[in-house]
Amino acid sequence: MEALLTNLKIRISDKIYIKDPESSDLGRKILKNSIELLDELGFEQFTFKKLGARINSPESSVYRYFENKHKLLLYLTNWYWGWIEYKLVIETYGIPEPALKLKKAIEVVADEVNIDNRFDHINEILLHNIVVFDSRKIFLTKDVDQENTEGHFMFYKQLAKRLTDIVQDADPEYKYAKTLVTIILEETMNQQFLKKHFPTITDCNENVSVTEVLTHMVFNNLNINNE
Amino acid sequence: MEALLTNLKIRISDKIYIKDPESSDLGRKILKNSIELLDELGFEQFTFKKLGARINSPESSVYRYFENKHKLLLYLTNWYWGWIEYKLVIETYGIPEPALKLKKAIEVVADEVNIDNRFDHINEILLHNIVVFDSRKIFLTKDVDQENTEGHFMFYKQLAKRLTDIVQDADPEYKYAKTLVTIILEETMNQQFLKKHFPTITDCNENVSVTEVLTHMVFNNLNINNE
DNA sequence: GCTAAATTAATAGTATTACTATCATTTTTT
DNA sequence: AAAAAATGATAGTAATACTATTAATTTAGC
Repeated sequence: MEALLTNLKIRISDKIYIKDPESSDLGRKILKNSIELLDELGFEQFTFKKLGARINSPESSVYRYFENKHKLLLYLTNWYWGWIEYKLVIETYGIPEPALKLKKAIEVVADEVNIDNRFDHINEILLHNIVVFDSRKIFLTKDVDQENTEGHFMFYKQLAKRLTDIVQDADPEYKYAKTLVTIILEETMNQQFLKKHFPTITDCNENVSVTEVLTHMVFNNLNINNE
Repeated sequence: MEALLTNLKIRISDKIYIKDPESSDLGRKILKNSIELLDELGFEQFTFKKLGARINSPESSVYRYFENKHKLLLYLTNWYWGWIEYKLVIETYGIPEPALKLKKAIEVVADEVNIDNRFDHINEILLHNIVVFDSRKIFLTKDVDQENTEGHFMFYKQLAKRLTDIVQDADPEYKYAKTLVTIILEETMNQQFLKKHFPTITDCNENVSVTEVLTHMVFNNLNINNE
C-alpha cells in the first residue's frame, strides 16, 4: 500500500499561488528551502530576499510563484492540514467503533510528527514546527473575512468538519462538538508551544504527551458506553 | 467601594517601556489613541507614524515612550491581563465555596467586557478586541524565551497560576489543572474569534455564550460534589 | 517670577522591506 | 532550428522602522 501511494500530491487551491510551485524544479526548491528557512528564522524575519540568496535565485523569481510571504505561509499550512486530513482518512478508515475511531483521530492530529516519504521536498517535522509557531498568523489579519470567502482556509475547515462528525458519532447527544473540535485543533498546537516555551503553565511534558491530555479531556466530556 | 478605588493604576514592568506612559499627558494620549488605532488597523498595519499623525506629534516622540510597536502591544496586553486578575480577585474574594468560585472565575475571564470607569484613557472594550486579535503575536516570535526570562509575560502567567489554584481547590484530584486553565484562557479568545469570523466551526453564537460552553466543559471534566 | 532642566516638536536621514519593471540569457517545447 | 516560456541580473520605488539633531516649549526648583 505504501508503495502504491508514492508521488501523491496535496492539491492546494490555485488562488493561493501565482504559479504552481509543484510544477517546476525552482518551485520545489522554493518549497523545500522556505520550510527550512521559516523554521530557522520565524515568519517575521523571513524574507523572499533571504530565501533567494539561499537558493541562488533573485527574489523576483520567488515573486513569480507567490504574491508575498503571507501567501506562501498560507500554502504551507494548507498543505499541512491537507496532509493531516489525508492521514486521518487512511488511519481511521477501517475502524468501525466510533469511540476507537475518535481516539485514533486525536492521535493523528496531536501525536508527534514523522517524516512522510511519500512527499519529497517537504520536511514534515519542520513544517509541523512552523504550523505550531506561525499558522495562527494566517488567520489573525484584517483580511480574514475576505480570505475566508476566497476559500483560503478550506483545508482547516474541512478537517474540523470531518472531526466534528467523528465526535458526534461517538456521542450523538453531545451539544458542543464543534467547539470541542476546534479546541482539539488549536490546543494541540498551543500546548506544544507551551510545553516548549512556558512549561510552568502546562501539564504537558516529557512524560505526559499532548495527545494523552487532550484525549483524557475529550473522553471526560463525552458520554460514551464502552471505553 | 467602587468610589474608593478610582484612579487605580495597573503597574506594568518598567522593562517594557522607556518612559512610563501613565506619567504624562502625551503618554496617556499615546495609550488612548494606540488602543483606538490598533483596533481600527490591526497590529500589522499600525505604525508609530500613523499614531503620531493622529495625535499631532512626531513619531520620534512616541519612540521616547516605547522602543517599538511590539513593546507597546506587550504593554497593552499586560495591562489587560493585570486588569482581569484584579477583577478576578475582587469578584471571587467573598466566595467560600470552591465550585462557585470557579464558576465566577470563568465568568470574569470569558464574559463580554464592559467599560471600567476606574481607568481613564483605556477603552476596555476596544482593548479586549485587540487582545482577542493580536495578543498571541506577543508570544509567537523568535524572542519568546528571552522575553520570558525578562518577565514580559508575568501578568499572564500569574493569572494562569491563580486560576489553577481555584481549579485545584474545586477538585484536588484533577490531574491536568494547568492545561485546563490555559485552555480556558486561550479558548476564551479563540472562540470569540471564531464566533466572529468562522461561525461554521464553533458552537458559540448569539444565543450560546463562550462562557457557557467553557463552563460546561470545565465542570464536565472535574469531579465536583455539589453543583 | 526667573533660571535650569526636562520634554516635546520639527525635520532630516539611513537601512531594510516589500515589492515592480526591464531586458538579457537559458531552457523547454514543437 | 525557431518560438515560447522560464529564469537571471539588475535597477528602482514607496513604505517601514528606526536614529539623530536642533529648536521651541513646558515644568520644576528656588
